[in-house]
Order: sequence, then C-alpha cells, then structure tokens
Amino acid sequence: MVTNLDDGTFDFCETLTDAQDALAREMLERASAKWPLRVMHILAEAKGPLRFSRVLERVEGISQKVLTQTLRTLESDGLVTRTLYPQVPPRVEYELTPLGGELLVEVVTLWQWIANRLPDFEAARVKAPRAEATSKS
Amino acid sequence: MVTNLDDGTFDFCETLTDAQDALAREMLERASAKWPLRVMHILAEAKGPLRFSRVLERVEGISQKVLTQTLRTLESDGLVTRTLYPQVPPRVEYELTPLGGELLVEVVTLWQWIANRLPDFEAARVKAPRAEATSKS
DNA sequence: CCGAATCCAATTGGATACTG
DNA sequence: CAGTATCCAATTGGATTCGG
Repeated sequence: MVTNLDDGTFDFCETLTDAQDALAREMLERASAKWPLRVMHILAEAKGPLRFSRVLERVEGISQKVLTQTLRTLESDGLVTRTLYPQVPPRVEYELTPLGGELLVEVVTLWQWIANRLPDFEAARVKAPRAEATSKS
Repeated sequence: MVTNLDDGTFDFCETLTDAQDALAREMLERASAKWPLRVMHILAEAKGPLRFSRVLERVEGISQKVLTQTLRTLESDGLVTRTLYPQVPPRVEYELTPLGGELLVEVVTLWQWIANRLPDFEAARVKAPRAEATSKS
C-alpha cells in the first residue's frame, strides 16, 4: 500500500487487499501498544520461558486480567507460545516465538528512532501545551 | 533503554530517564494508532496542506469529533501544523511537518515489514483458536 | 498457580445540536 | 467551515471472588 522513497516522500501502490492492509495495520497497532510491547520486552529480556507469575511481577502496573488478555492475543498472533505443564499446582510458561522476536526488533528500531528525536518532541510539547492528550500510564 | 543486536537478541542500557522512556513509548503508541496513522497518511499523500473537511472526507469512518481530537494531539506533538485563516467562513489547513513526515517514514517501514510477514500472522490466527497447549517435554 | 467470572468505575467514540 | 458542547452507548480496565 505504501512505499517510502529515498527522498523521504511516499509512493502509494495497491499490492495488498483491503483485508490484508487492515490486518497489517492491526498488527502494527497491537505490537506498538503499551502492554503487548512491555510483555514482549520482558520475555525478550528473559531469553527463555517465563511463568505467568513472573511476567505479572515484572510488568509493573498490569493487572492479572489484562495480562491474561494480552498474552492470549500475543499467542493467537503467533508472537508468544503458551506451554501448560499439567501439574498440581499447574505451571504455565510463556516464551517469545522467533516471529515475535523479529517483530520486537523492528518495533525497537522505531522506538530508538523516536528516542533519538526526543528533544524535538519535547520541544513541540512545550511550545504547544494545547492537548495533553490520551496519556494514561 | 533497548538496543537490538545483529544476532536478533537485545541489549538493555540505561541512557534514558524513566520520563524520557515513557515519552518515547507514548510517541510510539500514538504514531502507530489507528486514526493518527491514517491522518498522517492522508496528509502525506496530499503533499501539501489540507482543509479540515478534506481530511474528514478522506479518512473513512472517522467522526468529526475524533478527527478534531486526533489533529490536536498530532499538532501538540509537532507532527502536524494547523493554520487558521481568519475568514468568514473560516478556513483551517493542516499539513504534515518535516518531523511528522520523517516519523511516518519510520512507521511505514515497520508496517511494510509486517506486511511482508502477513502469511505468518494469518497462519498463526488460523491455528490458534483454543487448542490446549501441549507440553514441550 | 493460573485464570475465568463478576461487578463496577473510567474512558472512549458516535450522533446531534449549537456557535463564531 | 470548523469546531465546541452535550448526551449516550460501548469498550476497557481494576478489584475481587471463585474454581480446576
């Protein structure tokens, strides 16, 4: 749908169906969202499987319900694996898939680009204290 | 805060304050969100200023209220300029800033990466309905 | 231990009406 | 034309309780 050119402008082509385009947008939004990003981050840091409780501890501020939902979505998107060990008490481990790891690398690249331009964004916010919009954290 | 290495793993360093890190995360989330991305997209396509009404027409499915909010946020983040021409009836034009254009390039890069991996994501979604995970060992 | 279920507060977004 | 204001429906997230 979109190609960015060397000169910083764009070229728009129609190689994706609407459904594919919508799916790509959705994945982009999900992967950049607050909780999924932080969860993938934690799992990447761990460099191995983590139990539910460990993830809950390390993702500061998340509730158990939201973590469960986040992990379910990540799992159904193929970014995280969920492994149940049928013990008593049960043990469940989550791990980043190769696909999830690759996606995280890409997202982090964008994140770093933004971090490098932080002075610009900070300056903009000082200059235009208009809408201190949609921030929760 | 995070550096991705050649081998696909990560290295975590502490060059940003918590506040800066939070800001970068917030910008990442905003720029990847549904409406802001589509609005920036439209403005980039236009390759010049667009009136409010034109943007409203071209961003399919957005309401006037949400478009106003979205543009306010983009403006206060320095991604879009708002120019008011004090006429009757008033005319207001929005245009992508250089910073906004650069950010869009980066986001589109990620978007394209995702689009290239769409088969993987589609496959994951088909496979994942509610299969009870099998133990690995 | 994991997480589903329930209840509830807060936020979001659409539709409509109104103003400079 | 480009909003702001208001009302309302839908969604989201926290806290708590219960169950395998």
